[in-house]
Amino acid sequence: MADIREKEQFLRFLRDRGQRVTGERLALFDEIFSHHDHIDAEALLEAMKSRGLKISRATVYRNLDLLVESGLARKQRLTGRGYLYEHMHAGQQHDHLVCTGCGRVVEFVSPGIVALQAEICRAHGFVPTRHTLQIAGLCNRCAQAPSAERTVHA
Amino acid sequence: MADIREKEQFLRFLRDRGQRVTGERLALFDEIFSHHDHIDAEALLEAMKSRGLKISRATVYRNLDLLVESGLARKQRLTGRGYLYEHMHAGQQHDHLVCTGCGRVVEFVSPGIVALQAEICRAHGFVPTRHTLQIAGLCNRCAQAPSAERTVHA
DNA sequence: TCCAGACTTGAGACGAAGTCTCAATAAGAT
DNA sequence: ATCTTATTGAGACTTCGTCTCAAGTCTGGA
Repeated sequence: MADIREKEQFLRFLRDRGQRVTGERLALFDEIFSHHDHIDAEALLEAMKSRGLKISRATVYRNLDLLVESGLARKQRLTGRGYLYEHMHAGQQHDHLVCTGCGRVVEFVSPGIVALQAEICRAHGFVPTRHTLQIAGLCNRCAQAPSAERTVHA
Repeated sequence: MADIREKEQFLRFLRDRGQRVTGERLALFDEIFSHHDHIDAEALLEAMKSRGLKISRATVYRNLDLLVESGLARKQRLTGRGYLYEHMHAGQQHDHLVCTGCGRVVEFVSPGIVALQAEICRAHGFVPTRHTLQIAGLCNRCAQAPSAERTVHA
């Protein structure tokens, strides 16, 4: 569930940009904050419709981008196709291990990597706005099983 | 240009898997090794056709994947849509800074990050096969210019 | 060298994911 | 309550890539 802080941040974001607080936006906000894993736009749409909400696909896509711009959601390509979204936990920068065997996504936090990234940006005069770090491979379970490796793209 | 070593590696890869050495595969190999930046499949196809080679789109896509499997090329989503390919320089693991202002892609190498990634994998019992690290932001040129930020997705 | 058979290719149909258009609707300001 | 303008919905459309299958071409063996 979303913290009241996060909802306020979203409302402030909208007002600051002169954008409207619509029912669809709030509903989408609630929806993405009720999922604690990575989810794609289609599934989000489906989830909302199946609980009786009326919202269109275009609106879901449009407003997911808005959530990303507000800093409350992250949009990444973790699996072969399409984007996955996740809501952001205040200030916590994490990255992903993606198992190409079973599709499992594991999050990890590495302050060391964060620091090195900052250093690299400094060295290149680069002002970072977001980053993506994914390590694809086999999780402990799949590494043992002689299963066929399912290809997952960057 | 491809080192003779790399071509041999490719031929060996094909033979080891009982796959054939076709003219199309060799031509695509030469093509991608003649480009020293990130390039997408469509552009590669175009480049080959414009120099008189006969090759189909399906073949380009199929064999690019083959090159990736052989370890001679890398396939990543650096910009908004589609995959970009780059041939691999023997054993050199690099990552990317992507400017959301001008689209420029800068490569960097960080042994420190490589080491931390290995450590994280070890901690999770994860066997890595590939990874992607992209830092999106503004390059030194764009950070100063008050240009509109062009959105680039993960 | 020639053959047989399996692997590849080419052309275009097909599919997935996301974007765009534009009329209808609904926030927000007054 | 009204007006202005942002937003929505439905579906057409685009892009990027994959699939199908007949035709073509490698390769190992005779």
